[in-house]
Amino acid sequence: MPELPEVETIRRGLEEHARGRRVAAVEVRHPAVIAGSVEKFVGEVKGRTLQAFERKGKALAVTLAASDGATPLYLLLRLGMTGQFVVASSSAPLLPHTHVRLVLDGGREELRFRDPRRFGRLRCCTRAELDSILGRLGPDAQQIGATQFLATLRARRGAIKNWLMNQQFLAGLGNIYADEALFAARIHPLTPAGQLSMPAARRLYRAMQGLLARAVELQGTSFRDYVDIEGRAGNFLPRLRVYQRSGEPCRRCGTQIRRLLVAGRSSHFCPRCQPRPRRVARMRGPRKAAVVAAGV
DNA sequence: GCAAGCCTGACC
DNA sequence: GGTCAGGCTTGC
Repeated sequence: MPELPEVETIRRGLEEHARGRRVAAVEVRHPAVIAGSVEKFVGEVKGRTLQAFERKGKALAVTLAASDGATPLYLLLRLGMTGQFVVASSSAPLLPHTHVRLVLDGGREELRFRDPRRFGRLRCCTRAELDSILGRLGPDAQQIGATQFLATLRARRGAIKNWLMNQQFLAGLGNIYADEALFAARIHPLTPAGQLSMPAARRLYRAMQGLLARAVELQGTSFRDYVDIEGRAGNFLPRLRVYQRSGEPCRRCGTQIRRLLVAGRSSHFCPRCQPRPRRVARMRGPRKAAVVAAGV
């Protein structure tokens, strides 16, 4: 699942392989992955030059320069759950679920968007539209300062796990890195965000920063589908401590990792290293998280 | 049936 | 306005 480290790896790969190259042709093989009109998308992207690559959270925006010096447009990429963006030889066979091809100048290479689940989206937009979309995201998880992190955390009621994954507050973490950050900080996923002690909140901030930096260095986690721009898997998988390890021993204390449902999303944690907070937030009605599986 | 990002909409 | 359930999607 592409989260911040994976998207950053793709951004760097695009800088290396696609910067300054012109889009000679666009083929949309599955219209559902294009936000808005496909005809408009093709017309706007074709002929423009891939100039700059910026990232906020899991969103990747490519500046599309016009050859006549007209105002640039922006290609916004969201990879969803299983999205892949790779550079390929145009003669290489198309893998199934290849939904969009951007043929690069010369026609020998192309960028391909693949996405079996089709949760990902490509959108061509103006700077104003891009700013509006990125503006709905909270600060990037690698950019946010400790002060802002601590301040926004304090005002929240819900579980810290939800807060970490809510892109409105903090952009970039998905299930993998949220679980891993909580483990590294020794915080139970159901701890109400606003009830974290100051030392715990600081631990979480530091754990998150260290985790993201290391994961970017190792080119991300390939749990299932993720590959970088050259089709290579990331190297962070062996560093995972809790994600999808329920039933296996905690690498720190040997206790079995457990799985909880928090707002419908699975959360993996070590019950010993991440003890339940003493004061649990009052949860109304059916909002209680249920232990769905201990072990296996 | 479960996985998960993201959007919509309902609820309080 | 904050919070969360539901739905989309398909390979395992």
